[in-house]
Amino acid sequence: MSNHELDEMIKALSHPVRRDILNWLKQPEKYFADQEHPLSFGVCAGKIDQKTGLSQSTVSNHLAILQRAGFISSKKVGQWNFFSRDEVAIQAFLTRLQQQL
Amino acid sequence: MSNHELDEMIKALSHPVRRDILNWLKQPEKYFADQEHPLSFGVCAGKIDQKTGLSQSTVSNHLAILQRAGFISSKKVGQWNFFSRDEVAIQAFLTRLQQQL
DNA sequence: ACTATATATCTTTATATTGCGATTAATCGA
DNA sequence: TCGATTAATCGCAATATAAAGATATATAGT
Repeated sequence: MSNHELDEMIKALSHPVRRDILNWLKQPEKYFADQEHPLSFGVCAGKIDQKTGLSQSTVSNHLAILQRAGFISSKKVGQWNFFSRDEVAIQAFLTRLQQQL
Repeated sequence: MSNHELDEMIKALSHPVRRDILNWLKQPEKYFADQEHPLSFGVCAGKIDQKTGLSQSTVSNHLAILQRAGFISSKKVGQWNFFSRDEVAIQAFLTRLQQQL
């Protein structure tokens, strides 16, 4: 993980809503039990919009930032886009931060 | 550590210069070998100014942000102000992040 | 082909952050 | 006391980030 990538990861975490999203995605069955599609796809963008209470475009941007940082990945199914955590990347980040800091 | 404190810590880390400073303070004898005062006091603000290449006021602000976040503490001796890492706080942060994330 | 739905992208506005020079306050040495 | 040194604070300009509405694109159903 390059310095620049580390920077993007930390910046991605430096907004409370993005940390909330990462947390919700940790337990989709707890936070998105009402989703009609299987949670195995991930969590649908619209569901996350609802949960935050922010506008669709704002949340779409937050998701893009988390994805660019590598914390989440997306899977497009039909007209929907499903997001889920990348646990490997998250662990790698924590390990790197421990060395770095 | 409250949510707000965690937020301040992550924000404090979200600037490369501040991460640099934390790193330099990890090995003062390596990065500030030329300091006239004993390194046991910590590292003198002016030395950090020099190392960053930024203005005195800018670095003073970065140091204040790191200190408010709890990552460093300062000790005033005469007209100088010496900074050093708070290893306990840093470890607490890493632990908290591991749970949180 | 048309309409509805989902979501990314664009544009604009508001706010926060960064950086610098100038000032201020504290301490020191002569 | 006076001038020099250190470092925090203030005021301002530049830049970055966040939020929303509007638009564009893709897919789905009729």
